[in-house]
Amino acid sequence: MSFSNLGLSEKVLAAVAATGYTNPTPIQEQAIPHVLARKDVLGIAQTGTGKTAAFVLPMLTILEKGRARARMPRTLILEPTRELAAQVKENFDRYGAGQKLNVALLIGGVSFGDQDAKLMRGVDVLIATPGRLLDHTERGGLLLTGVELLVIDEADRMLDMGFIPDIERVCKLVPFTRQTLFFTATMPPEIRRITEAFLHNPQKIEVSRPATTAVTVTQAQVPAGREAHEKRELLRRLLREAKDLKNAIIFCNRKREVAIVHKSLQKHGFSVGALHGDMDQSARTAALEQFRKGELPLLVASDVAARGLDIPEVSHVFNFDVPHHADDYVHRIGRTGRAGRTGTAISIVTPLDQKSMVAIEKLIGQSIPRAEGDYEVSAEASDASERPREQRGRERSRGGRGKPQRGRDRERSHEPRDARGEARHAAESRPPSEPRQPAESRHRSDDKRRAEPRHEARQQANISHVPSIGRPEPRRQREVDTEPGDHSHLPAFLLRPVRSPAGA
DNA sequence: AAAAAAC
Repeated sequence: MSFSNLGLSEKVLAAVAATGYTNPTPIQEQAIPHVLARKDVLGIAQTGTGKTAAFVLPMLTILEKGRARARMPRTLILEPTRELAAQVKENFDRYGAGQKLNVALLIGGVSFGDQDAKLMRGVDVLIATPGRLLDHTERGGLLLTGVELLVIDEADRMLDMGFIPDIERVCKLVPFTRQTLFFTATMPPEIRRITEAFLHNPQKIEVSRPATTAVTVTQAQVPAGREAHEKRELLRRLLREAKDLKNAIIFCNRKREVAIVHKSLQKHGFSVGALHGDMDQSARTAALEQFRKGELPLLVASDVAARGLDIPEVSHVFNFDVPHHADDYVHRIGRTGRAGRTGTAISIVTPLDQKSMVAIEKLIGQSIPRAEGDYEVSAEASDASERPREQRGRERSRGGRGKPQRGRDRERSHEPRDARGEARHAAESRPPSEPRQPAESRHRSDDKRRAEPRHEARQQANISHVPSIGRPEPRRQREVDTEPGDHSHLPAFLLRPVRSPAGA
């Protein structure tokens, strides 16, 4: 099967040929003729299956006829994250280079005015995340009554993120007679319900939906103590000892942890970027771009990077934290071993993660080999003086027990620190001159908005800088990672450049 | 246990 007999226009075929692709993937082969026949499509497919081109290519063919009117886009594509939206835009730019097509990206975190001006000039393709899209429609700068074709991408993920009410609102604003293309990786009942509401007599296309991981990915789990500093130490060791490591994504469960691990690795001389949803958009874009280009070999990320992002040739995925949901594991390690290449996925597993690992192994239908004791970093072995003050105090009060606690006992004693102790700790590390604020107001946007302008200049110069995610980092950090100056043990390409002249 | 998304 080749692209030429799917009904695509000459221009589009030329653009595809120019990129070097010759054969459509199964979802492209099945979906493209239906889209061109103006049928509704229900595509059950994950990213990495060529799903994006399955709608981009026929849309380009359809859009060759006709012209956009001011404030009335002809087609609309909804995406769950800003990065995915930007990625779809890149596809239009690539394959639509030969057409004079107006493509607009409506995502948060960037100038509203520029977007509005673009809408005014008329757009053929509007690619949006739900929040900013509705913002524009509410302000009257955008009319969806001219939308001929609507794409809802990653619907199950939108469901997870609570976007379905927004999607329903958008669907009420587009004409009933539109064509709808709906993509989802899974079919939970709520998604089934909305497909019945949104789609008319859809062509159902299902391509192999592996709840499994690619066979080309070597997986391992490495035991670790439960303390974060132990995990960071282990991570550094894993990075140094990894075989054939070209580049890697290091996943953490929390944005806070992403910032901490990023900072720690930087301090230890690693060339590393960060990506999570509380960073401002320019820093997000820059980090991803640098990682894609290979300028940064390491990226510490939240699950914002787990799904859908097209990052070719990631040699390693590290789970600094084991994900709490097994399907997130599948998505994360799906970042490596793509297109038949080999990859390695290593998970750092604490005693508390055992349950999650069992669920993961059950989902993927295979057991993940445990790396042997070489990797073990025991709690006893690490110098007590490296540990947080608070923690030492707790141990003493328990009668000097050196070993990590387990089970319920541990969880209970952990709780107060996460919930309140950390906020108190943060307040302690703040200079006495600075006014104390109630924890609530310190927590999010207030602080962030004030802090961002100050950071701007730094972000221009050093895009791997991660802005504060809302409150100052606990002092604990500075105590735990020792000997940050000595980087002689690192492979050169993992080293952070000392300071390269701009443009060189 | 979290992350994501609007100002």
